[in-house]
Amino acid sequence: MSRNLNIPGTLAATMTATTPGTVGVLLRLAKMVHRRSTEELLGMRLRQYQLLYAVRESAPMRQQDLCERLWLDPNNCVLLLNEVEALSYVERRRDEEDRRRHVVDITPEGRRALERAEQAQAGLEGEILGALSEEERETLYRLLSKALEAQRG
Amino acid sequence: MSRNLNIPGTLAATMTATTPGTVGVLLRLAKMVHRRSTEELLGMRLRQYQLLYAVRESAPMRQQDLCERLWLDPNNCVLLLNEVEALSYVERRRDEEDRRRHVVDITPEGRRALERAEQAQAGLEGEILGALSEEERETLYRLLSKALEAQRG
DNA sequence: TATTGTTATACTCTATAACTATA
DNA sequence: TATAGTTATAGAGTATAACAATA
Repeated sequence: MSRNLNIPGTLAATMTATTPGTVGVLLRLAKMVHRRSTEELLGMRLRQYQLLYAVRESAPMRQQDLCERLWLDPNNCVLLLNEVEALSYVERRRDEEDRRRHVVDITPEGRRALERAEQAQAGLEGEILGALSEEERETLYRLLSKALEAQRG
Repeated sequence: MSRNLNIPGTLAATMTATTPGTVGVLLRLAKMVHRRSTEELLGMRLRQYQLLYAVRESAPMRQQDLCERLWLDPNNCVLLLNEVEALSYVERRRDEEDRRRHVVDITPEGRRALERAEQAQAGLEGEILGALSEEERETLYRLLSKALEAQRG
């Protein structure tokens, strides 16, 4: 019975607590993405890419909001920002309305590097999801997003 | 244009290289699972649970095969096995046919601990995927598995 | 000589707490 | 005093290389 917990599509899947299998497969795929998202491929570290991606989406933005968006502790966020700023991909400046705060913005150089990294990441995604049709990929994106959105509350 | 790369369902999604968005969402969900799969919840570390799960599936099995299945380097596999063996959840013994090899097996105590961890993990999965219907969860499992299977070659 | 497992070591990522400056 | 950011430090996870036992 406990064995069936791992096999969706069986009677066990009708129980309240669904199978741990979906999360298991999710973690394995994530591990593969991490392994293959090398600095050589992206032109920067995966974490730097993720930060840069988030910054561009809302730049200029407060450092605090950036940290929250990335689920990073403030200290980790600082360390990561130091790296990306050293690469001249982002700039930090004081918020003149509240000088305790920092405002983060992406630089033109950062945008160029991000676009290159995006192309590489898209290529990797094409390999990772290569077995799925376009329709299946959109379904996957929709389901993952739906699950993620529900967690934000 | 590069912005659209992140939005499936738009024209960009029809390009050869699909959006990096799906992988991005996948990584965020995985991060959440890691954060919430605490030792307090599972009764053991997540990595130990994953190892134990794999061992039960094929026990008794060769240590080498176990490492490969978990995508662990031999050294990391040894360290992790040391932990789980110290908990008396698995046992290692020499393979009498080839005394260089070790054979790993799960103990009755290991099975009990694993079953408890599975219940907890199933509960967590229910929370993580709470926004999805039963049918959607099965679809998600099928798509993730399909992508994963294709990577094995 | 090649293979299995182990040990030593270092590097990345993450988490906790204390500190600085501004409010 | 409370908050935003920073620094210091330690822990967990991972990777590379060297080593021991066995084939």
